[in-house]
Amino acid sequence: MRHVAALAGVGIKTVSRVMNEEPGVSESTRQKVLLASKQLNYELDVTAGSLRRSSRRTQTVGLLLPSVSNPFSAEIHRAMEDALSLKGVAVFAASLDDEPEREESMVRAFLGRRVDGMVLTPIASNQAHVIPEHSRDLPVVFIDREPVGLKADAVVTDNAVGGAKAAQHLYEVGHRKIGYLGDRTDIQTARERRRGFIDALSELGISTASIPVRENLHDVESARLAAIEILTSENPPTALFSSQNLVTFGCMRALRELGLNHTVALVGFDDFTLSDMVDPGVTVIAQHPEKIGALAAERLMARIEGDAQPPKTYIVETTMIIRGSGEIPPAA
Amino acid sequence: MRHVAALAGVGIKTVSRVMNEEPGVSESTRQKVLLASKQLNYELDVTAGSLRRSSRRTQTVGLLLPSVSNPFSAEIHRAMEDALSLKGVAVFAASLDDEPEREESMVRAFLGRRVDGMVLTPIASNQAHVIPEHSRDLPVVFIDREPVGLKADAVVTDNAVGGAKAAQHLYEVGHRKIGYLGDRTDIQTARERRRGFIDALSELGISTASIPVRENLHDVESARLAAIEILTSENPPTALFSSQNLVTFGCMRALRELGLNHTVALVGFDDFTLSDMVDPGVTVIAQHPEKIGALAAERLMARIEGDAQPPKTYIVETTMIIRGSGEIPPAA
DNA sequence: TTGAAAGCGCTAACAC
DNA sequence: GTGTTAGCGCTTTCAA
Repeated sequence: MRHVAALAGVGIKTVSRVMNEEPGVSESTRQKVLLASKQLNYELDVTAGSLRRSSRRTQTVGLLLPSVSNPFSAEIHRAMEDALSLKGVAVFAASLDDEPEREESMVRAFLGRRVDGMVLTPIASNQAHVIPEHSRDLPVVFIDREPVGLKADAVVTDNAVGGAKAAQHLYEVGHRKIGYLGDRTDIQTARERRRGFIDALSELGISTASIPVRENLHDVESARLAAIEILTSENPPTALFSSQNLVTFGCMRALRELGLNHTVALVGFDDFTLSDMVDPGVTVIAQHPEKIGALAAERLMARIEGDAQPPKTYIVETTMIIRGSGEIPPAA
Repeated sequence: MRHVAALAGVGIKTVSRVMNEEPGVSESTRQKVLLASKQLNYELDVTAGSLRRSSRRTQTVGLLLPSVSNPFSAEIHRAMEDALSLKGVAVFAASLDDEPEREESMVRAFLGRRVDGMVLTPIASNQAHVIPEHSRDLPVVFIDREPVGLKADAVVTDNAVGGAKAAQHLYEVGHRKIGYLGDRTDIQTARERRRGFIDALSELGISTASIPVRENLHDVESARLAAIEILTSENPPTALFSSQNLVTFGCMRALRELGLNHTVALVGFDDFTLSDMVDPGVTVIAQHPEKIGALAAERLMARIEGDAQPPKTYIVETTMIIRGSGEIPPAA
């Protein structure tokens, strides 16, 4: 900046004014400065500036996801980037990988870089570790799951209603015995999906005890085995509801292996690529990661810009997408 | 830091030494400082430190991808993160979205945040705009495509050999008339895949003129239409090779619509989720984004740490994965 | 409309 | 082993 000032024959503060597009600079000096900065290929140092700037903003936020390569997370990431890059805000993205210790160390890494705010997918059983910083008024928005042990904005899918939609749909198609295949029970979202599903069936007059439930399925293979077990049991269900993509894939495998893919109905939670290219197409309760990301970005920016209303949880609805597998009637 | 120093009853430089784990501090003072920093919930400001640090490193790198939500890109991102987070380096990720202007503006955003280096997927026809900075010795590694107009490290898939593998495989299965469905011809990788494919067939004695080629297919729908057109033409091919995922999906749709999915062979470039759940499973030439990301991260860090050997292009081989669609013999 | 001086949080250089 | 001073690139304050 000194060099640019010298070349343009002005003071360093004038260069600062021009680069920050502050008013109060004559057009002629502005041009001189612009020319000089172009010649020296000068670029304002955003972080150095934030050091002395009263707002202390670094125009940087942190984003913590289960994994940047998980399609659902990646879609959220993209939506946030779209909203934030317009405002000149850059995103630090990091993956958690189901390791609670990483949650804390990644948050520390963000804090050490003085992010203006963070969007986090909570994974540890308690998010109180963010509190000391949070009391520093660092804006935080949680996504996918609500935080435990601290109050903050959250943007989540309506998991319970999504589960209920699946139950109701399969009921309307005529099913009375529907199996549930679920994720780890210590995951809040998985519990909500099951709750919505079970409660809805219960309200429709189906006894809870009669619902085959298999949980703690964490990958395709465990889901496949659980589905096979359920489907080859004494009094097998005529339809399945799977709480998550990998579980859905496992169910698809099992149904196909048993030759039941056109006999037993399937509704999966969460949409996926090629869901319409398999046989039959898979009916899903779709989440809307792009809405979650956009809303999280908007809330975060509002907080950063001073919004002080009480923390709130924003709920994003699911959408049922009918593709065939969920419309198979029960075998006569 | 001043506050911590005051609380611990030491000088500010001692705090700096402790926080940076520099040697030459007695264990007792170290403990005092650690305690004080814990009490004040103090976190070193990485960026402020870089200002005066002789290396000027910010422990931050920029990553520019076609889109953070594209599975191939996301996998590269993940692999880079894995390698870099171990070294305490944070990643700024940004999406390009096929807009050449964004390439320049995102690079400027990275530079304004004083990243230690960048990994870029080039998209503009010329990357010379990075040169002025590059001459500042800012390390840059290109991925997926080699840069044009400047010399720098690059990590790319062996696209030509991948195309040749597909050609050879289909030839060995007995096909003599194989259609090619390709992406935009202004994309280097697409051109390479075609070149490898065509050259291999040519070497196998198939006249180039007899190969049906459809290009500039940018999405599923355009690919589907092109495939239908080719397959319903006078003398249709008995096999197809598609240069990219979306094109592969379009071909799958077309084959299924025409009832040819068990009659006409298909090999796709690039692997995808559920490729084994469709009917038939899709044989692909798989790329290895995790290797590309890991290698790019390794090269970038080496450059940042002073490696000054001449720029080099690293080539990551493809792997053919046989799943059924590519093994369908030509109709008698 | 412009610029000089102080200082943001930190590290380098050097003194003690 | 420890502290002091200067200064990184910038913005703030305030005077001209």
